[in-house]
Amino acid sequence: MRRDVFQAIADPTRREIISLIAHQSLNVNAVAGNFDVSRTAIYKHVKILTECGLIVIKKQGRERFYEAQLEKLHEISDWVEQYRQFWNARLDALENYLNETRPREKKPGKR
Amino acid sequence: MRRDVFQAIADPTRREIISLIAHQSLNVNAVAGNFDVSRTAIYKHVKILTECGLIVIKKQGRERFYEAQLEKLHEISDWVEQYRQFWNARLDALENYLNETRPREKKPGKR
DNA sequence: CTATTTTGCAACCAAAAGGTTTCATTTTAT
DNA sequence: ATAAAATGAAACCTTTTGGTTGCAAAATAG
Repeated sequence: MRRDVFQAIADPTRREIISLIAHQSLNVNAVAGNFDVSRTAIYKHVKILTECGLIVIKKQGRERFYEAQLEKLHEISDWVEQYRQFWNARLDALENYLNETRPREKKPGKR
Repeated sequence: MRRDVFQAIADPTRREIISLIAHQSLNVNAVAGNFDVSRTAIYKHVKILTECGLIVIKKQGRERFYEAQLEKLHEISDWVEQYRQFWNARLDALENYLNETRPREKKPGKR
């Protein structure tokens, strides 16, 4: 089964889980309390998140605390950033176009 | 059907399509030539990419050229960046730990 | 005009995804 | 020693995903 970070964060529930445990470690029931799906459904989402390294599980007695470990997000960041020049280029082109078609508005000063 | 950028870039084929047309506009057949799936399969991937705004289609005679429009990637960037502090914090903690446990290596200077 | 290209899309299919209920196991609390 | 709590995972179900073949329509080439 495909288990990469891109696929892991594609699901909105998993993104919410990340946002929950980023601030404090929680166990399954605590996480599940924030959603209207079953504990098992959350358990499976968390399994996917651990399998791709975004979460680690800390055992404490009969409880398992989920702890965010978000370094792997750099894969996403790196991928997106390689394209930043492309979308900036488009925005620059738009800006130039506007400057050329309305050349007499020299500055955004008071009207 | 869910049609957000997160889901769009989750598929590796779609990420490859983006990387292909980021550099030059191509039509379906040209794109499909780079993969071992059918033209229709690519057509459907591109449909998803246009539906979420990452690609625009320029009509030219009987051909349709796919053009990358990657501004929407900022949604991904924004989401990831909000967590950068978390993973940096962890890396900093690791660094501090190493510095504390090996305090006599004052500087990385010549040995 | 007719043949060829290029595209759009319906119909269909297998596998993956996301969810549920159910039950066993491990720990803790009384 | 029991009851309760927390978790792991199997079995099952429905919808979505990613892919296919086949065919019709639009535009171009000869």
